[in-house]
Amino acid sequence: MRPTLHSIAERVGVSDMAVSLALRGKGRISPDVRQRIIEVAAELGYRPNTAARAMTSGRLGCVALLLSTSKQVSNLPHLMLDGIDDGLQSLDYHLSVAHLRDEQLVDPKRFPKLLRELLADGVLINYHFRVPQGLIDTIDRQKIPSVWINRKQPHDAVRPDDEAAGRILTEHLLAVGHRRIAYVDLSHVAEQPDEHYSAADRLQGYRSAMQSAGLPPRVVHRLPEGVEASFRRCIDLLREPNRPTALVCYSGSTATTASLAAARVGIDVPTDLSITMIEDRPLTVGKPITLAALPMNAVGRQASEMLLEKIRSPERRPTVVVPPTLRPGGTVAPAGS
Amino acid sequence: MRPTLHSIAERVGVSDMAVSLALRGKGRISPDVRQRIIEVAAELGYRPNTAARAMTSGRLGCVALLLSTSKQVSNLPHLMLDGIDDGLQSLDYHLSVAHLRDEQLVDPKRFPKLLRELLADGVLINYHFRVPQGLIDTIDRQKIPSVWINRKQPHDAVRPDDEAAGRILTEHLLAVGHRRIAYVDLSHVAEQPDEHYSAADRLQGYRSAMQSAGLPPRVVHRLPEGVEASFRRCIDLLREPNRPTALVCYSGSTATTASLAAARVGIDVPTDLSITMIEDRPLTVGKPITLAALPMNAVGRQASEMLLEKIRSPERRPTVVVPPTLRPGGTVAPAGS
DNA sequence: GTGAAAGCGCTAACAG
DNA sequence: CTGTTAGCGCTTTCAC
Repeated sequence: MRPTLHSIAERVGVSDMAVSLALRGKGRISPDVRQRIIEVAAELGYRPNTAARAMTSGRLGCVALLLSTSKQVSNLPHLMLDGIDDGLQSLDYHLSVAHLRDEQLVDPKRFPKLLRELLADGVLINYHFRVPQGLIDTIDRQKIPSVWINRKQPHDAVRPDDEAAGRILTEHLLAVGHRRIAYVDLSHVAEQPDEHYSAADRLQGYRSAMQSAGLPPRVVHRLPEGVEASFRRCIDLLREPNRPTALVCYSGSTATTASLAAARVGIDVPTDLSITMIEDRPLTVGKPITLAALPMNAVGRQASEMLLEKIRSPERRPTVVVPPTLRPGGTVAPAGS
Repeated sequence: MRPTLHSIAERVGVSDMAVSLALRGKGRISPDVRQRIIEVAAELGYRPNTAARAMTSGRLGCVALLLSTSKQVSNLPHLMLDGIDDGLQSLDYHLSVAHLRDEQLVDPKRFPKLLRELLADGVLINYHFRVPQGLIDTIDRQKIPSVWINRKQPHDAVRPDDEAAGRILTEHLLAVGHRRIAYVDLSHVAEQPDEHYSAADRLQGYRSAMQSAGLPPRVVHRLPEGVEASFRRCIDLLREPNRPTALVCYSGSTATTASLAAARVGIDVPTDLSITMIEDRPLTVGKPITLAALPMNAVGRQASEMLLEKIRSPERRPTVVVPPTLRPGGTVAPAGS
């Protein structure tokens, strides 16, 4: 049998109450008795029963993170998990995670336990897009405090500033003298209706920086024909007589493909071509790629902090947009060097 | 106030017990009463209180997943999370996740809640290597049922078969006529003492396949000087007069670098060079890379199933090693084609 | 300072 | 089939 408050109390010869208070550092317990209680607790390997505690306090001390099974729809950066955990630790909350299949959200009986039972005080939702209506309805109906991550809405969300990410890379390239800067996104087909907002926002950041500099934008998207066609498209771009001298890439995978295309065409990075990307962490393809780092750790932390506040007082909070950081790597050189 | 069993009972005009039984589908409740109870429960948005249920049943219905904050030490593939979740759903368990900093494991007071309090019936531990002694001691002392993921030990662990992964790729290349096959690992420095076992195992799989074919192995590791030096090393390899015609790469990032090196040297993939890699999911660099897919989904599922068994009867279980799958991509061609 | 009593929401074990 | 009783481990309230 696991030790309980009572087993400690018996052993020390005090009431259960005294033990409860001593272990929580509350009440006025004489220092020596408290010391003794703590010793015995350690000796017995006592761990407070979260369930019992939750029952009396009415607070479960748990926050749930909802993800889609589709990595496309909700990917889970390590950094973000870290940030969430950090935010929760301040109030001694812990995190439960559930992966939902869309089909599960149609029938309440097949809901995941997190939604079917009372087991979290609040929910973090990391669905970026194609959010199933069933999920939204359920969250609304249950009136669980919730915060959305990576979703563009005015209230109760935390997301990185994707537009700023596109902008600062473009401005960085402009600052070192580049003029023919292209934007490349090999993850999305142009104008695809239900793409993630980041596709539009990063591009918009690039566009606005180019416009401010009075330069014409040049944009390459993934072709509907597929990845290999897109790769060839990329090679063609770099073979043009007036080819760009610098690229802003939507993501690490695009930057990787672009690097490969440059190598294939015989163009040296960064001497003949500068490459930059938007990502949440550094990536090295031959050289470490210069990036606008999406602050996913901060996004996670702020989301969990916002949620903890909402659990205390559930009114709406304005959405928080966290700025990215420019992290120079080895893939940018001044123009014409 | 949230609805409880009692609120439903009042509304329907039966006892709390009847409601409890009806909702759990136990006991003998007349069909119409049960129907009515279910209706009212839905109407009120009733959700059973997990904490209360845990208290009476003595089963928390929760499994914890422990990770290091260092991605190096414990990375969390999406696929694995999915697999774990699937395994747990069969018994209606849910998953809590905690990221631990090594420093946290020195002082019991700074332990994460998952270890300090009683809140999971068992633990999955995804520390691959450099496992802090404090963690091992704590798990032992608390006698929590536990299963290790990705760790090489005879008992109570689940891991992919890394050796087989190296072997099947080599055999695949041999089968299409390659003879000069090199093994490239740009993630690890040769002979680094505390590297993950997968580094040694994948290499060993390659070696044994080469040996069986009576061919000399050729191995390239990351240089201690850094990534860029390693990249140049890779280029040198491909410029040798008797350069390999095929590569087995330790991971996706190594395969990416190798592809880049090939492009730089002007070697076409797969016509002049076949590239294969070991990864948990497909990766496209120009072309989809042929891979030995590590079955992380199955690893997660089996680990959670083993843990659920151990929760029921806690004796040791022999470690499960899950075989990888060969997934042909577009980066392998017959030798001399 | 300490102890006794009540109750959180639920379930198991009875007796009706 | 239903209702009553008791108790899970803990915390809060209120006397001592």
